[in-house]
Amino acid sequence: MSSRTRPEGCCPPEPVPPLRAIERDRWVAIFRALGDPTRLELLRLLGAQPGPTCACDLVGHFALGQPTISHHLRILREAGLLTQSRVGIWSFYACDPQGMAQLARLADAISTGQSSTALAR
Amino acid sequence: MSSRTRPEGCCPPEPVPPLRAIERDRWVAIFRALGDPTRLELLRLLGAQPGPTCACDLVGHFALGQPTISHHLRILREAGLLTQSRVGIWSFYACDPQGMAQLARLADAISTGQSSTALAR
DNA sequence: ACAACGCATCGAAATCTGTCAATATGTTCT
DNA sequence: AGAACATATTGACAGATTTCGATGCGTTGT
Repeated sequence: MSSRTRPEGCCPPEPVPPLRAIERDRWVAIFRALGDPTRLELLRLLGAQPGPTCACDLVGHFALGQPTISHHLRILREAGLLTQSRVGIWSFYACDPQGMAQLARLADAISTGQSSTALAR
Repeated sequence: MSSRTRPEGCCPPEPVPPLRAIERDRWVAIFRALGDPTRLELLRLLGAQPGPTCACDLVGHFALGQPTISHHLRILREAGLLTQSRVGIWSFYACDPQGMAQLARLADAISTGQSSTALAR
């Protein structure tokens, strides 16, 4: 708050209902997962595939070690953006339609200024 | 790549056109800006306002120091999500409609798996 | 002119993140 | 059973991020 007399037309902000910590953390996890060039590229790559993709093929697309890619895949999965399925030795990853839908709704609510009321789920 | 014989139905991934570094960094900056609880709350708060809001009112909504809020506002502004206008002593912040639109397009392209082709801008 | 004020910047401390090498886990082939 | 393999996990380290107190800068009021 300021103690000076405010400029004309200056009004205190509209109150905003608090966001539950669980929801907030979920949102933050989604955006943080996207806020890394390697993970964004992983999602871009997986989004262009018709089906699940083998982790070994993903590693080849980056100048990073296998454990690092595995680490990024884990973060994307834990954020709900990827699904994982295992077949024998191999691990297959694909975009999670539910997570993708949530991302779209999230971004839409924020961009339209309705993030305070919408998305109560 | 793997040297073993792949499981049946396993095909190499579709190639994806490379993303220019400038674009990629812009995307990452947007998502990283959103990947922090304080900044998400700032954007939620500003999105609910009918007009620009004084920074002094924003500081009061958080249990953080004034320099810290200023820091977060800077990151949001540099990501293109906020606009800043100054009136005398005061600094007013508001959501940037362009940045919001870009966020919506971005999330939509990713969620629909078209992030590799769309958004060439 | 001078003090008071709002905001931004700087420097430092604590914590978090991305990355790798090494190792563990579980599977398949011989 | 044992070797080879794909992936996940662990431990460690450099660099980035978040936060604060202190300070600087520009404006307003006396």
